[in-house]
Amino acid sequence: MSWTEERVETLKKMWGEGQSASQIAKELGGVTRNAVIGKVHRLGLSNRSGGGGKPAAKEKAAPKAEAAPKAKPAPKAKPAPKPAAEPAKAAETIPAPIPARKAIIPAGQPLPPQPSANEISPETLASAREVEKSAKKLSLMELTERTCKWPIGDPATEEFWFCGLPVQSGKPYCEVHVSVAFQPMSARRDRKR
DNA sequence: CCCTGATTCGC
DNA sequence: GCGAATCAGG
Repeated sequence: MSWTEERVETLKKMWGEGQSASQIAKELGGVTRNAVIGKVHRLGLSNRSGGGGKPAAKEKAAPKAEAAPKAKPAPKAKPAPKPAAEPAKAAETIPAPIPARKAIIPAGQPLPPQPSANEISPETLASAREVEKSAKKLSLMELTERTCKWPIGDPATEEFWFCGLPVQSGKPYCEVHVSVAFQPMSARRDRKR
């Protein structure tokens, strides 16, 4: 498989939407997530708005066997400091070298950690409402395997759509809605009592 | 162990 | 340019 215009376009689109590399690879077919990531880097769109969760700041110190006694002038340089990018909160202080494409901001990523034995806390509900507010409002036909299928609104009215944000891991919902949907029994009991 | 992206380097 | 292997982390 080669990177045709169409495939690259799909890659850009999905990456811009916050889809993971593996999801994109699966969609495209014939490529691995590594290929996707490699292509993403070569295209120069290594980071996206909202951040896929992992800020790119990794320093490696020759992990492999460096047998060749070659004097390398160390062309590697990544001086750009990368503080956590807050999509909708703090003002941007960095120069933001990405002027062109600016699609949507996937809201569900920069959420506070979710305790495993979480009860249905106000924070969770607040997060859920936040997500609903920035939901992509997909119709039934627009749902895919990687869009959150959390229903919002009343099916009997026009005020009905699906969350549509990227699902996190094979689950039917996005991260926030997963946390709302799957409540540990113990937590619910504790909450109820 | 599942997943995520980042980087390196032989091709 | 490509992407598998690897790294680093959640």
